[in-house]
Amino acid sequence: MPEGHKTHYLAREHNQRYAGERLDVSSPQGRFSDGAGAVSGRVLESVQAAGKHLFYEFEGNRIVHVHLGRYGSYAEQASPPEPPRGQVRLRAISPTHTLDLRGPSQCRLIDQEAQQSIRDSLGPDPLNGGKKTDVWSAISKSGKPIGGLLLDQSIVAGVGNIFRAEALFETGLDPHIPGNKLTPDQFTRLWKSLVKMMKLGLKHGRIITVAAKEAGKPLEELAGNERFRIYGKTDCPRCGGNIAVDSVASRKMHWCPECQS
DNA sequence: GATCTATGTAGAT
DNA sequence: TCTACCTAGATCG
Repeated sequence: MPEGHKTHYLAREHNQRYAGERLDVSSPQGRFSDGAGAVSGRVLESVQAAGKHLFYEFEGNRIVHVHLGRYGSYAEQASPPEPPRGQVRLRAISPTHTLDLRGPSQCRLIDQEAQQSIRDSLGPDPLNGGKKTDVWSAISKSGKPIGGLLLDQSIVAGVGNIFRAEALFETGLDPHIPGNKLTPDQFTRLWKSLVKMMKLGLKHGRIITVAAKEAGKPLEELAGNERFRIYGKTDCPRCGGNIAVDSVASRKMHWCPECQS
């Protein structure tokens, strides 16, 4: 259930706990048995995030490519681990920690060349030093709605359905405006909003777009959609009007017709 | 406990 | 544009 902040957060954590270790890798569920066998007993050199993709680079040009998709998630425990419960696609055991991966849409063995082609398919990643001007050059040429362009990973990597709704709301932009109708100033504000939200998401390990002042309680205690201003809501926090839910780029887009025009 | 829904993408049609 | 993938949290009873 991750957008780009989560992959970067996971890469940082997994680097800290597993990089430099010789890992015992298996696929209790069986769907990644061949790949697990190919990297088990090898040293994990580093973990890298690019957009919503994760790359676990093992010695010998063997890379495990993970995309969590809509359902994928990790669980960790101290080593030695309990027997696997449920459908564990990949289990990696270090002397101190054990990592279980469930439900990813992608978990496969690739090489450097394949990793590069995935990276080449992605637009700039705001959490990886992606440049505003590179994203603007794509958006300002497109007649598609900005709400759709923000989800296009080849235009900007790591943005998902929540970030797009929250950033467009904060910036007061109608999601249906074509990219080539945005002014440079509007895009600058949108970009700043996105970068701020994604960095905050990386810091917390989850998306939080309400300010502490608005939340009325510590950010750590926010549950469900209390963390958001517009996503999954019914009433606009700014004007109190009804929030609309349209399909933009075939995903549900929450927005306020009053405040976003 | 049953049911609903979802922060994503690939591939088919 | 539609469907499959396939997990977990929220909600309802």
